[in-house]
Amino acid sequence: MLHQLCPRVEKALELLSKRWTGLIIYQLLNGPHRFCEIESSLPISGRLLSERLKELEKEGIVNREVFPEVPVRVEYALTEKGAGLAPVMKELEEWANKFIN
Amino acid sequence: MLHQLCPRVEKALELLSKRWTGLIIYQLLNGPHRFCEIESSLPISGRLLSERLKELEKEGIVNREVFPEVPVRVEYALTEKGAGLAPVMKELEEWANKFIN
DNA sequence: TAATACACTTACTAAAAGTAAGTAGCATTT
DNA sequence: AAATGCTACTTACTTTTAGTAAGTGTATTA
Repeated sequence: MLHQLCPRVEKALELLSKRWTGLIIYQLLNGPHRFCEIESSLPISGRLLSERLKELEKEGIVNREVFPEVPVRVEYALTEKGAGLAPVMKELEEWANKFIN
Repeated sequence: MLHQLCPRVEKALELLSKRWTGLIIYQLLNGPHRFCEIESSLPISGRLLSERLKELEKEGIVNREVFPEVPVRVEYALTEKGAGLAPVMKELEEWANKFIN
């Protein structure tokens, strides 16, 4: 590694370049969602969704809230850090509309 | 899959969520680079870099140009479509500077 | 009593990534 | 003439990650 790109951008891209992460965040930009809602909106398995949400929670991007109802309800919402990705997604949408298809 | 998110954004995130893809594009935003330059600027193996560059070429994001010098020189540059990702990366940089570390 | 709902886990298989060595073409060095 | 080096890859193999399917616990409803 001769020279280094911006380490913060590297870290950011490392986060977003895990499969499903971007789409989960994209979905949560529309407001909090429960586990089964995310699961059914994406072709992701429960196993991996659980894993990804834990990672995002650990990174401070997603907040997990448990409602002790029956059956239990668990909601996932973006933190301030997570919501900060909105402009990135907005630009990505614009790019996609211009260049995809 | 109950409802669907924007298919173009899904496609865009599918591209960017392959490991190294984002960083390769981020690097090429600084101008064309040859194979060994990208290889030494990222902790990526030649095997995978070769694979990623082929994918990006196929998606019309990167252009490959061979200079028949000795030893041969191969340069990779962003196409218009690839360069269109600049605003996305700019926003990502801003997010990273604000929220990473 | 059996079935259903939700949010996971666990066990297993398939695909992707990582590592290391090899190839090809040509030029310079020994 | 043979060996070495440069560049841009491939190939073979191992490890890690993702995908699939079935199971768990709790409580309600049929």
